[in-house]
Amino acid sequence: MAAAEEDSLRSVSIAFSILDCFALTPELGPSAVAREVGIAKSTASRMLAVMASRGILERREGGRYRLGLRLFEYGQLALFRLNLFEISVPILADLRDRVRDLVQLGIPVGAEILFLDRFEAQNLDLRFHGEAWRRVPAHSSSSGRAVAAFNPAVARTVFEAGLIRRTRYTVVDPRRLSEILVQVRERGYASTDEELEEGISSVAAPVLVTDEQGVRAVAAVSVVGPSRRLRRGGTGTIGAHVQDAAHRIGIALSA
Amino acid sequence: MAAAEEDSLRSVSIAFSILDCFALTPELGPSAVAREVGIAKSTASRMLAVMASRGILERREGGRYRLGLRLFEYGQLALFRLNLFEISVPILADLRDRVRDLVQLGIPVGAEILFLDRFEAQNLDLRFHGEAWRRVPAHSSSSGRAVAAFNPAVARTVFEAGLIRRTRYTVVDPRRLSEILVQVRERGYASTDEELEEGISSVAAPVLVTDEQGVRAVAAVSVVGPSRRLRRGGTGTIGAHVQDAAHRIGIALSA
DNA sequence: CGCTGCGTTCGCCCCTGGCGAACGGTCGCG
DNA sequence: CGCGACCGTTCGCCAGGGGCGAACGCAGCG
Repeated sequence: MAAAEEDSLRSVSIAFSILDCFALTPELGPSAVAREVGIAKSTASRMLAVMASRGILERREGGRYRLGLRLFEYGQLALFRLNLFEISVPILADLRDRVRDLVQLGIPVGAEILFLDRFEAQNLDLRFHGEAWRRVPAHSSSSGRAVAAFNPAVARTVFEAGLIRRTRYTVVDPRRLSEILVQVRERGYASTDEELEEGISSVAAPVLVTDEQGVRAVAAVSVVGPSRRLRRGGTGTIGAHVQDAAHRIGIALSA
Repeated sequence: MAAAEEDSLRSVSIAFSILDCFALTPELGPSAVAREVGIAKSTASRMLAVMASRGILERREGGRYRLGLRLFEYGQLALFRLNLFEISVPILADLRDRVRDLVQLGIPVGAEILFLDRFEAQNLDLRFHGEAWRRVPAHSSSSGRAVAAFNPAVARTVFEAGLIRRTRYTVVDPRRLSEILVQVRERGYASTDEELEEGISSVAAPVLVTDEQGVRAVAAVSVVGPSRRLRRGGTGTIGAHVQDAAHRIGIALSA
């Protein structure tokens, strides 16, 4: 993972490499960072101090650091500036009209999926409205699988968090989940069948983006509905629609 | 706004100052950045290129740049690592039990408030469930006002976006909103009365954080309910509860 | 009690990173 | 049309900043 770095603007590259370290470990001190990035301990110490003074990192007891609030704010700003909502709203509304079920846009937050937006069809069961989750475990949701299959960092977090059982259908065996993720990569979309809640199924596709770091999923589009109806409609057809919507959002994001 | 910068680790400080530039303007080129930060145009050009190569920024047509997806991902990571949910869930659940109404946690995204989590009381009207907003205009929501009152950058965005009318009670006069924000700062909490939807009122308090940059709001806790019930309960009492919850989250965030 | 690890501090010396100038392109106005 | 103003990019230079290593003080542990 390390090495092969363009080292123009050395210190700037180092700074962001340091940020990347915190993707894997919540809290780090200068020594660990120095080891990880391949710089002198003293340099790491200085770097961390500067970044902490800007709120990018947060200094904790004992000279260790963690990601700071400023980063969280930058994220909100980026979310806004990338026009994620403006881009996705018409696409998701269109998808909802096609599948006539609940459509959601979710992003990974740790080992959970946080739903940012939701589009409800007219003919939905009322019981859905009552049980309106904001966050769900990634391993037992189609959105989570869609993202994890195309984002190693997320997958790692999911496996590390552990696969807790939600229903008797929930996949809790890591090996089994790995196989599922392989299938997801092959098919291009993910699904769950009563794994989060009995009687409820879902289909999701990853929103993929491409940049210098490669291709990875940053979000997912999902369709949720009663297992009976989703099965009747055929997850294949829905899968295609969901995939199309997610793909279009990905394209627009990078435009 | 500029100047008075600690200039140890010059280039790193510059890099993050550049990021700050994009808080105000969506898209910038080297010249503009150089002017803003006070560096040479060539330096800005190089910096932007490096940051773009890391996905922090995104290069657009014509050598201009905007915030990149990587920043969005860092934000998600920070959200996770700051334990915002773990911290807020018990506090919000407690608040819900006190006020026995809908409790929400929201963050600013541009001129809108995005609700991250929601806690519903048992005795809620069913109509609420149907109309479950994810995002609302900041100017006509109590959460938006709570954040804007304690975060100049957000306030700026809100005023620039324009105050669109939602109901006949919506405050659409910028001057009037300014006065309201002053009141919010004085009282410590914000409220709206049928401004987003007729018959619905809300009370919100800012989640404040303190660091080297000063004090500012990064989120808001709000209580929403039928205007009748909220008025009966007295917004003052609810305000105190909401303020307390928001305060506790803020404290825990910086712990 | 030593040993190992941590985080911090200091001084040095080299190299990188910031600067200014020059270049090519584009736009808009006279 | 052509000039000028502005843009983004590139180049070479030179100095001072920054990364390094060593030394320090401190915990934790065997």
